[in-house]
Amino acid sequence: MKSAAKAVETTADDTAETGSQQIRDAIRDAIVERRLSPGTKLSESDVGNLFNVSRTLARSALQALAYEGLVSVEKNRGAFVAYPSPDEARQIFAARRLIEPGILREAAARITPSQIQHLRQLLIEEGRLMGERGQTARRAEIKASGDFHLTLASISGNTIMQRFMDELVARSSLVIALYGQSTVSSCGHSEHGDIVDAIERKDLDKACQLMLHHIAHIEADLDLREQKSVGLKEAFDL
Amino acid sequence: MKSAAKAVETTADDTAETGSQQIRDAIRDAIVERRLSPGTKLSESDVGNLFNVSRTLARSALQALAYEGLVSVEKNRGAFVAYPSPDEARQIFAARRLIEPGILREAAARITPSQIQHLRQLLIEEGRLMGERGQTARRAEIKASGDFHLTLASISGNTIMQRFMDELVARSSLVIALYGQSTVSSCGHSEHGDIVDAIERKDLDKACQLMLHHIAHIEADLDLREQKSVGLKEAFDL
DNA sequence: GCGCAAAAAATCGTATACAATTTAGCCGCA
DNA sequence: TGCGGCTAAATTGTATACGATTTTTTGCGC
Repeated sequence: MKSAAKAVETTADDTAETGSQQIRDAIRDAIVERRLSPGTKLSESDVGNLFNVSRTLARSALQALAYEGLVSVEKNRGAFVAYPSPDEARQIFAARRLIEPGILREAAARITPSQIQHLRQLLIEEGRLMGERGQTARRAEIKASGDFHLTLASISGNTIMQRFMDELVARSSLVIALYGQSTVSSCGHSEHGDIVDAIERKDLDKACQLMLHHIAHIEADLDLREQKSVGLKEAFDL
Repeated sequence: MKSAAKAVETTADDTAETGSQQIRDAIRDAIVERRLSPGTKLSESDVGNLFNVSRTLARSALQALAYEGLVSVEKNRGAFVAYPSPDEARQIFAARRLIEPGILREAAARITPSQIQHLRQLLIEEGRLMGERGQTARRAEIKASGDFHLTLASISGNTIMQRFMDELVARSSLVIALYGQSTVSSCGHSEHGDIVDAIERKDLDKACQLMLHHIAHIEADLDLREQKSVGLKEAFDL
């Protein structure tokens, strides 16, 4: 046991819920890396069979993912990879604009040189993936892009905000999968670098400004027009 | 069906998980209103019997609450009402300081006169409860005090931030139960009123400043010293 | 061939049953 | 009396089973 005596242990040291936890993480990774498309049905039986566990655990994992907003469960119908509406997408990015500057300030205040080094390492890896070709590289790039924001959150030292960011970054990935236009899935890679530069110079105002622009750029690449089921005549009448 | 055609319905219209949802809400209310003390054991069987459902549903509810940070489940040991550490408490309030000004700005930008009216109504109710005596009144007051912040979040129109605030307000209640000093459980009631006033005047900077002060006041009432299990010699040597 | 109703299949919601782990009690022994 | 280890009770982790709801398919009349 690491921490010494304490009245009540608030954080479970052992990995709670080893069963559903693993499934949950596996499915979440698949969603974030866009191997699972929005709207895909995730039947409890199928998930259970896939991971060789009972439906109980599969269900538990799916419900947890539903709470994170990554899957939507409809009563008596099943679970589906979330299909965020344009309005939901706007709310996700509004939340990021609201939260990330604050996280950035906290992170910048307590960042260590070795952590800056770590961030730069991430950027190099990200850049390398951008150069490569192929789906696996693309998926790794998507994850790396999100990891930048997540790492910033972890540096801030606030585990709660970290969890909020986890959710927002994951859901952003869904939104980009649905509404993203430019082929380059990730956002401007150089913008990440600029932010790190500003952090290193301790120019917080500039860093925040860059972050807001960065988020705005990602959002600007989306086509959030209501695609009202195209339906009926317009599709053929033209 | 209310909304017309859409490719995939993202928000389930029917109440999903009627079973565990009800239990979850009931327990959460009990925690937020401090009828359940931090550290209290919540056995799956007991919870199930209490609500006349199977252990399956009880477990599901407890896991959901664990995700919200209101209960902590320890592997093979059970679920307990969360007992936030002083550090956790600081993180909760740091998160609120980070988030609430942004929510306030969003809310102020889109607030309608009738919503202002609604806020004032809440304040009146809150004041009335402050005057009353007795535990039930005290509990209602606790809830009303949180409702002010939650209502602000709902006015902001961002359901994601609303959920984040739900969690933060609930966990704040736990922290206050543990570390609060002044008998008056709720924070300065008048401060809520001042914030509404500033919103009505569209003085956003002032409103944000008041909000930050307000949160600081709540936190200032806490005694967050590490009570390192008092243990060992100090307890007896003196 | 088309539309509609009823039955069949599939899937979810909940309960119960069994296995694994932890906790508490008990007895023997120094 | 105090301590160590063993057994039994309690509690959680996981799987299976059954009932309810939804979806699909089948079959019939037109």
